[in-house]
Amino acid sequence: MSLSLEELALKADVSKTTVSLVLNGKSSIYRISKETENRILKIAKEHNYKPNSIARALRLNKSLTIGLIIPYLNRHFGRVAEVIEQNARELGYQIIIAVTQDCLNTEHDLIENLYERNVDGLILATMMNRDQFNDLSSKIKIPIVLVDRRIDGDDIAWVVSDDEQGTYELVSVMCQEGVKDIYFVGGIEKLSTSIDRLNGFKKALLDQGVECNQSKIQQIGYAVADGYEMTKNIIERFSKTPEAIFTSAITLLEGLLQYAKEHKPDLFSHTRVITYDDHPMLDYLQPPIFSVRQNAEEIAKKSFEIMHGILEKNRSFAQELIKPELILR
Amino acid sequence: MSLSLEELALKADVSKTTVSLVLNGKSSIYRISKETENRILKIAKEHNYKPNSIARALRLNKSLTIGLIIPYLNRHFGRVAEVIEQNARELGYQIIIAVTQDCLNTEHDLIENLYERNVDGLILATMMNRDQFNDLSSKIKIPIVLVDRRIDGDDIAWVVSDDEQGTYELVSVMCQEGVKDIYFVGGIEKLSTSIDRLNGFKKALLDQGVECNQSKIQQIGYAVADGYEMTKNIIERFSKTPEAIFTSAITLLEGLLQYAKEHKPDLFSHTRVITYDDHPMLDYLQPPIFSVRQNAEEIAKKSFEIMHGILEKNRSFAQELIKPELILR
DNA sequence: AAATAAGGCTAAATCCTTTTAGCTTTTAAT
DNA sequence: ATTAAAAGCTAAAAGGATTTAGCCTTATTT
Repeated sequence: MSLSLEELALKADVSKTTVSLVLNGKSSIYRISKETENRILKIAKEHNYKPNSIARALRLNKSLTIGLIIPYLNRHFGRVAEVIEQNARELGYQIIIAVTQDCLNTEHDLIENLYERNVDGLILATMMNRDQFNDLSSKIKIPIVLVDRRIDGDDIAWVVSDDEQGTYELVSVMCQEGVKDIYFVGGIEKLSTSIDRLNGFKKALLDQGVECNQSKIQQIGYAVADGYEMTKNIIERFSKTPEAIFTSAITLLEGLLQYAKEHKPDLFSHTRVITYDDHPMLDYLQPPIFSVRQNAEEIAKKSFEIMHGILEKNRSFAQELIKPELILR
Repeated sequence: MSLSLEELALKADVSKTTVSLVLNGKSSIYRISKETENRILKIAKEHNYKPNSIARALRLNKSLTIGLIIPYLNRHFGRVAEVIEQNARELGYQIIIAVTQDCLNTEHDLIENLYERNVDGLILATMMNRDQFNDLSSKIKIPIVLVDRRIDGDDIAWVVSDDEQGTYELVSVMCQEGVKDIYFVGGIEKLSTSIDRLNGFKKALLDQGVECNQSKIQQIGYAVADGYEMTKNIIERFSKTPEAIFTSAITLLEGLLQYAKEHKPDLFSHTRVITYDDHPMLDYLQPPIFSVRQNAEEIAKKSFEIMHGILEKNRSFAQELIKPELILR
């Protein structure tokens, strides 16, 4: 590693205090002469001095490190992570990533782990409910910004896609095309993504005067296998082929496609399929699948922005609903 | 944060040295009595003591942190990162992630940055050539494991997919089906992925007695737009529609699909398309696209294993070629 | 001429752990 | 009754930065 403050001090023939003050831009406050200042700056530059970040973190109790805890590094979260990392880097922060695989216990372990490892803040796609979150907040004294999944609460910072609105708009389009018999293939019931998407779904039906039957709503989970299962249920339980199916995540669409390929190759000739989440490959599928594209970049940008505001600008929490985009093919 | 060693020592009525020794399992070496040991362990447990990782890192000059530098957090690298993180976590390491966007300068900056931030090792999907890598190695005194892209050299640790073999097998299958006129849509020319895939391509043609014309080989880059461009060139430059096109990455396939959709909707009726990299959505495309699936999990596992071996087991570098899987649809 | 102010810098404490060298007391050996 | 060995523990240094309180010298004021 590079030189230490002490070694620089030796070369500049001053104390390490002086070197530190100069390098931290406090020369004038501490009346270090211009001459001494320049000498130190020159020597520091010559030796490409970089303060030891660990020693700094210990002294300042600030590691310039943010923990990012997400369920998977899939397309969506991968993009979110990528953009958070870029934004963070520009402001001198590092991102430590950890994946929960949508397991609540793992999530708890990871939070504790990262907290103990002295991250300055946590950006979190959580599975916790409000009580669990409050419990956590009381133990953990660093800022937390929820991403992608929100928890209601006046003092909780979050950035999520406007799931309700996105779903509302997409489902409305279907209804306006005359569809009256539409199924909801949902994810993990208690998550805000599920709740909001389902609300958007119901609201669209209501506003379009389409009856909403509870039996047409299923929520097992967000895995591909769950999508397969729910599609199977829909196809096998009901004698009538559905007019439309809404999958509330791209993984669930994958499950649907898999089921269709294996057991119902003619699904698309009777049934319209629409989905939350977009994917470029959808452009090349027949027939066209309408989708809602989440703005991962904006979600990422805002969530780090809020974190940074809290950490360095004394801002308090904030909440952001990011507008998704309808993709009609 | 939790208690410090000193506070524990106070409660246990011993010195912090004793507490540290006990908690680090050195009681017997330093003849701490069973009684004292148990008392300390009990108190530590009651207060859920966790050593301050920053102080530890400073003292031991070991941060238990690995830097992972990759071009993007796309499907492939996302999965690699995810599995590396899980493996690392089990052994007490954290992963700091950074993305280069396939920019060499960014890569250099990131390496320097992470090095200064005291990571214990670097796992790197590099754009460097051998000279650049050697330069780097001489400056940086932590282990480096290359992932996904290798650099030849007897003392360089890497884990990559067997790009040559995978391509060879896939292209051979095409030839065995009678295809004689096949185009290579390649990526960044100097990367090992490109070199190895192109070698596999050429070798397959040679072994199958198919003429390999240099004009059928293009290498612009790995972006979707590059795939679009190369497809355009192939379609527009040659009067005869190609019998087959091999895209050497999924992004390039996307570019091809996009071009076809916009300008050549009947492409698939004349032309077979095969690709390096697999994607589940390919199962649902018509016609079937054969592919080579990289074993991201194994790549990830091995690369961390090698890193860990170097860091903790005094092992030296190692090189691993991971077998990919042919997916014939 | 004495008191005060300004200029220029630094010693030492602090953050928390780990580890080396060694101190004190008790027990065993000669 | 010495000496040597064993048992049980600890003071202090080290790792590298930041920051507080303050020292010494020179210049200015009264």
